[in-house]
Formats: sequence, structure tokens, C-alpha cells
Amino acid sequence: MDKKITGADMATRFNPQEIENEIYQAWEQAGAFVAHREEGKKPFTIVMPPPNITGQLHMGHAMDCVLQDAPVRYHRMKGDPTLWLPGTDHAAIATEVKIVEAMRKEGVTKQSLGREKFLERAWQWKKEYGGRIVNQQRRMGVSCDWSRERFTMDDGCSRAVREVFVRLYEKGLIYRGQRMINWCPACRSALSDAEVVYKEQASHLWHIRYPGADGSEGVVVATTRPETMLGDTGVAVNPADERYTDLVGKKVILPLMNREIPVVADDYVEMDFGTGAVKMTPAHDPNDFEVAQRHNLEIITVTNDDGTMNENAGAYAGMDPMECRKRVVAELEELGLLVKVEDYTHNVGFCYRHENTPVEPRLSEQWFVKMKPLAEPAIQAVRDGKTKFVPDRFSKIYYNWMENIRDWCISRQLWWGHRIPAWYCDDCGEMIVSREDPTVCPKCGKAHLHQDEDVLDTWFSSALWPFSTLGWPDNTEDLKYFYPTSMLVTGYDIIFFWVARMIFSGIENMGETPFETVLIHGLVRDELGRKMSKSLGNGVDPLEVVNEYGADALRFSLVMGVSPGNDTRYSRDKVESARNFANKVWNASRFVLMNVTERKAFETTKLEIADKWILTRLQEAVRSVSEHMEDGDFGLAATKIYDFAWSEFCDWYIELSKSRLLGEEGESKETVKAVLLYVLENLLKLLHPFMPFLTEQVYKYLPGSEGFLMLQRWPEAKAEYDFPEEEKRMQGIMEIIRSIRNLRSEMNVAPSRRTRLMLVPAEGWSDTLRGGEGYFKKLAGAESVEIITDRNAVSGKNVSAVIAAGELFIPLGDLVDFEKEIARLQKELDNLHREAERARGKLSNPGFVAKAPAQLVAQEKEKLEANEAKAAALENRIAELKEGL
RNA sequence: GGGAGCAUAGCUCAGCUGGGAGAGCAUUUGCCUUACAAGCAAAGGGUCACAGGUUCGAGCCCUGUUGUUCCCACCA
Repeated sequence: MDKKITGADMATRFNPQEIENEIYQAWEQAGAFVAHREEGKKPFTIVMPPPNITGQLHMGHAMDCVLQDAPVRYHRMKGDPTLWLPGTDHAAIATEVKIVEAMRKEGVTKQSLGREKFLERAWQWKKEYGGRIVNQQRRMGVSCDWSRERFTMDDGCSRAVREVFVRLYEKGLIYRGQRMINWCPACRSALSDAEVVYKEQASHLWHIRYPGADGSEGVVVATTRPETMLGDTGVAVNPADERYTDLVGKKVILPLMNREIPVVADDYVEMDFGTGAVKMTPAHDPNDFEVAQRHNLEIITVTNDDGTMNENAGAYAGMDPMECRKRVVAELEELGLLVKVEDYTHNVGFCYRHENTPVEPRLSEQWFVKMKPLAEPAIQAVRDGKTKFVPDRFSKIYYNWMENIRDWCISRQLWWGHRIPAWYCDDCGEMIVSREDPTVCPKCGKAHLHQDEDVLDTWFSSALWPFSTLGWPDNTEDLKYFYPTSMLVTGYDIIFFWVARMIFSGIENMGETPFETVLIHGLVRDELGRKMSKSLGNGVDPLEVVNEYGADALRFSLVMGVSPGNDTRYSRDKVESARNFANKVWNASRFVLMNVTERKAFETTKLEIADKWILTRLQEAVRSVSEHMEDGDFGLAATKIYDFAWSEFCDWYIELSKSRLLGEEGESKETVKAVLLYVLENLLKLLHPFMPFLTEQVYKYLPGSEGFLMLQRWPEAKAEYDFPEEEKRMQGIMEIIRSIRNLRSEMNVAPSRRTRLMLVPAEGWSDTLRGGEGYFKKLAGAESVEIITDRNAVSGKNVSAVIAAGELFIPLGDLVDFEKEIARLQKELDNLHREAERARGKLSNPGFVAKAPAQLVAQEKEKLEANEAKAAALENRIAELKEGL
């Protein structure tokens, strides 16, 4: 066995940098993270939201790491077979955008490189950046099973993607068609509705006259996008709008293009907005497209893939849309057809990967998933509680989206991603969707096939993550054992993108919802409450924080005092405070290890009052922390540990232990050593899910410790260590100590000056007070302690206080100013009176006595009695002082 | 237009199923008390946004108001 390090060998400060990597490697090499199936036992499973291979760890990821690692470590310690499955996401658009950017700096374009070479480059990128982010996660201390690590584009996941695509196609739930989609000119690809971010923009509403074909006035339309008029094929008015009744069915002339277009009547048009007449651009507006379908209007696309105007725009072909807009407006003005320009703010959609590129609604041939049939069972599953959102309010967001869902555009005009498994016959035009790559056309038998050029939305593969990673479509042992997973931990920002889609995909393909609970957390914001973003440059690199303060400190700072689902602000202060806490625990351990070098059990019969008190407090902490861990209330769990460790164990028990440790060898000393070790070890266990490195390191030093702390059993609360009576007695002693400290501080007694202490015990307290003598001397500067049973025997110039355990006096001679003393006591007496009044009010209220729980009424009575006793003692003392004046 | 969150000490935030408010940081005072100055002890500081209601009792539940943040929808 290794020689144990003792407290004397430990540094006075915890130095995380020295130990973190070593500990992590030791865990990993020992296979401590690897999950094992144990038949008959219910596993705890989490699949990790796979970070994109585009970048590096940010604070959101760090938050993800902690909120998953904490429950994973907790369940592992509870003895549950625990799997935390990690992986990365190819992130089709996001990655392709990054690669194209990098290529542009070298003067290379996708087209010049060609598809194959581009993909080689992309895989190279994956190797480099995928590895980087995974190593950053290791720095955070994540205890996931790296032996099961997956990638959304690895062979298995790709097979799952193809299987799902073909199945859905065969069921008629995937189809190809001309639809209005969101087009990003920068990606040169279609986007799903979820990938469009709307931002409010100040713009104008241009009123334009379209003259009548018969030479009449025609009609004035209002538009926010005048350049699209080049593709207008009609004007719509409301059928009930009397202003335009005569116009319906007639034709007007589209200025600049000099095209005759019809005026149609459709309910879609609101009479009281703009002029009540709307120009119809069916190829570039979803609503117009629908109106056009109803009235058989022509559809003319006027833009290219890159957003510039195309040949249908006549003289404007090749122009940038903004330039085109200016020209169109200017020319309309020249022609006298620009009636009015109003200021107008409205929402404009932007690409979620190109923040400054407006998305253009565009008619296009794309692949879609029919959503209604998939959404319904997914809604039902959540309604039935098969998947529970925590906090519950997020289920409303989920319902709202699922209930109003539209078909999902899944094709992307990109190269990096899962290529759509559809082939077209060049000879007969047949379309083949197949699990295997076909070589000949099944219809005409010719071998002239080409595959669809497009790839799938990256979220299509992420949607399968909870089962594709476990081996689906094969019915693997892992899949059978670990699916459905226990918990998904993620931010509310990807409920639509990811969570919802995993739920319906799981139900559709596995017949079962993929998660029992979905634990939603908020965003990590900057110190000013702003979202961390690249464009603001306010992001904080978690690794820098880890380097400076240690992973444990960062981890703790991200959970302590955070309530579920709420955003939290990152602040250096919080990290510092967490670092200080880590140091506190380190030093408490150091203290214990300086005094305890052997592991020995304590005997219950030898426990003293302080031992019983800390054991009771420990049981309470164990109960409360365990409960919060179960509920996913990690903020409360962390706070509880912090308070127990600092305010009870360190501030009191360790201090109380000193007089015994410094005293003679014997039972009391043996017992306090054993209790110190016991409480410390349990504290380390409770803290381990949040501060894995520190606790693991200290555990190594504990006498008699073996193996890893992360594999030790989680503490269970023990009823035999609950000592409510002693807990109360100890609180009485603590109150005396606090009271003396307060008096000394108020009287400006130098800490070095020791003073006599006289105690007049209340009934039943004399033994307890006698037992506390050592504590009063050590912790309250008492040079001697006199227990005086006859109150009248107290004399001299004293300051005093009344506490639950009786009355205490400190002789301070000339320091005592009777008048000030009276004023001080009078103030306290006033407080007591106020409180007594409140209690009496309650107790004299018949409603309270009749309806409040009996226990509460009794408690209130008890409080009042204690209060009255104290007040009587104070009054007595004040009178005494007045006499002395 | 629809929905959600938040409003508690100077700042950042906790507060479990209703039983008289807590922490961290900051402030003031005193301490190198042999685990820790990244520390110890003591202190000050709150009409729990506002107005009603339910209740014996409301920071907590209900209604409304104000302020603020966010999500969804997209009337051109």
C-alpha cells in the first residue's frame, strides 16, 4: 500500500493545477468511466448533447458538463450502472461555413476544390477540432464513457440516418416538392423554419401606384420590399373592401416591367393595413404563394442562389437586392408612381449561421418531413408524463411548438453532411430511395443514375442521437439495456432544434420516448447580463478560468445558488468564492490529517455532545443533498454542502475539536479523531459530484482509504446518528459563545485579554454548561468559568446577557458603563417585548389556535414562554443596575 | 398578436408542499487565535415592484397594474 501523505505534507493552499490532469488520467486509465451492464439493475443513462466540431468549449458547454457530470457521479456512487455517452456533431452548415471561410483566406473556393477534395478537408477539420473540444471537456472533469464515444457522421450513425430516411420515405412521411422555403444566400442553401432568426429592423413602407390597364388610376399598393415587385404577378384586395370592388377581375400594369397583372379578391388581405391592396410576389413570399395557388397566378422567381437579381428581373438582372431596391424606388419616383414613403419597423429573418444575411423566402424544390403524424404521439407522450420537463414550464414551450408545427425542410444545398439517399435515372427520370446504393434503374434497367446532390439538415442526425449511438438499427445489448435514457440535460435554446425532434424520432423508431426527464437549464450570461457572443467579444473562455482557478472552482461557481431553468451570470467573483471554498475544504482536510493518522471507528457510547451535534447535522446534510440531487436541484445541493462544510464543520466542529486534540491522550481524543475523519470523508463524498478533483485528491490522503473516491458509496443518512436533544444542547452552548464574543466585541475587549465568565444556568442546563467549560475557554476568551446556582450571589461590575441556557456575566471592572449597559439591555428587552406581543397576538387569535397545526401552536407557546422568562430576567437585571447607580 | 420568466440587502442571486426573510461579494470594527489572511470574530443593511383578493397566517397561492428580459407568430 502507498505511504499516506499526512497533513504536514500538504501545501497551505490548494493547488489544482498540480493535480487535475494526473487525477483525470488515473480515472480514465483505470476505466472508472466505463459503463457496465448489470442485468436486473436499472441503469442511469445520459447521452451527452454532442458539441459541434466547429469550435471550442464555451461557458454554455461548461454548464452542460457540470449539470451532467454531477448527477452522473451521484448515480455512479449510488451504485447504479451508469452510462454517460459522449460524442460530437458534424454540424453541417456551421462547419461548412467555417471551412469555406478558412479556404477563402487561401484563395480557394468550394467550386475550385470540388466535392471530393472538399470532403477530405472537412474530415481533416473534424479530426483536428473534434479532438480539441473533447480534450477541453476532459479538463472540466467530465466522467463520460469515452470508450463509447460517437460522431454523428460515423458509420453507425450514418447507417441509422439512412435507415430512418428510407423508412419515413416508405411510410410517405418524407417527400420531395416545390415549396416556399427560407433561403440563405450566403449558405446558398435552404434552411428550416427553426434556423431563421427574426430581428426588428427600421425600414420603410413604400406606397406604389400600379396604373390600370384601361388607362384608369389603377391601385396603390404598400410594400416593405419594393425590389420584389419585379416578380409580381397580381394584386390582391379583400373581397369585402368596397373601395376596390370595381377593380377586382380587372388588370393593372406592373410598372418598370410593363406587365399586365390581375387584381384578385382574397380574405387574406387586411383592409385596414397599408392601402388595403397587396402586391403578390408568389415566388418570394409564403402568403403570396398561397394566394397565388388559390387564384392561379403566375409564379416568377427573380433572384439567383446568391441573392442577386436574375434574368427575370429584366434590366435589373445581376444587381444586389439592396442596389436594386434603390434603383427601383428612384425610377418609380421619376415616373411619378411612388405615392408615399412611410417609416416602418418590422421583423426581418436572418440566417442563424450568418447573422447579417437576411433570409429570403423562395420557392424551391426540397425534401420535407411531414410533421403532423409524428408530432401527435410526441405531444401525447409528454402529456402522459412519459417524458417530464424539469422545470415543468418548458413543456408549454414544447407543446406550443409541436402543436403549430409545419413540415420540416431537411435538404441542404451543402456538401458536408449525410447525403440524401435518393438517385435519379438520367434515362427515364425515375427516383430511387434506397438503403443500399443502387447501380441500375429498377424501372428502365439502365445504369445512368446520379445521386441527389443535397445533404440532410444536421438536426436530422442529432434527432436520432439517443438510439443511433447505442447501436440502432441493430438491436444491440447496449440499446436493449440503456434505452430509453434517464435524463437529458440541455439549455432551453435548443428545445425546438433538438429535444422535440429527438422525442418524435425516438417514438417513431424505437416505439418509446427517449428520456424520462429533460432537465432544462438557462444560459450563462456575462457579468452585465448580456448573452455571450462572438460579435460582442464578451465571451469568457472556460479553459482560461480552469487554468487560473481550477476546474472545481469553475464547476462549483456554475451551480451554486443557480435555480433550474434560469439564466445565470458568469462572474469572476463567484469563481473566486468557489475557489476559496475549495481551499477551505483543502485546509479542513489538512487539519484533520495533521491530527488523524489512523482509521478507527468511534463508539456511539463514547460520543460527546459536540460529536453528536455534528453527526446530527451531517445526517441532515446527507438527506437534504441527496434529495436535491434526485430532484435535479443542483443549486440547492451545492449551497447545502457549502453551508454544512463551512459554517458547521469548519467554523464549529473543527474549532470545538481543538481543545480535545490538544488535551491528554484518552477516549475523548480518540473519539474526536474518529468523528473528524468520519465527517470529513462523508463531506468529501457529498462534494465529489461538484468538485471531483479536490475531493479525489484529498481522499487519497485519508488513512485507510482505498481506490477512487468516485467509486465509493454515496452516504446514507443513519437514524442512529440523529441526536436531536444533544443538537439542541449544543446550540445552547453555541449561543453562549456567540453572546460572549458579541459582548466582548461591543465592549472593545482586546482579543488577547482573557476574562472570567459567570454562568447562572436555567433549569436543566447546569450539566450542559459545566460540560461546555473547555469550549468557553477556547472559543470565547474565558480564563475561568464559574457556574453559579444562586442568582443573588452574582456581584461586581459586569456586563451580562440572557440566553436560552440561562444568564451570563462577564466582570469587566471599570470598562462597564452602567448607563450604556442599561441602554443596551433595554434595547434588547424592547425587542423581546415586540416579539412577545406578536406571539400573544397569534395565540389570542381563535382562528390560529383552532386551525393552525397543533405542533405550530405548541411551538408558538413554547417560544412565548421562553421569551417571557428571558424578559423577566432582563427586567430584573436592569432594575439591579439602576439600583447600583 | 400569443406565451413564458424575472422584480427580495449597495451589487449578483437563493428561498423546498403558505407558518414572520438568507448567502456570496461589497461596507464598518477588531484580530497573523499553531487548517486556511483565498482566513477568523463581530456589526450595519430589506414596506420581499405596486394594488386588491383567498387564508387564522402570504416573499410564496389568485386577479389586476407597472417595469424588464426572452420565446413563438410575421399585416404585405
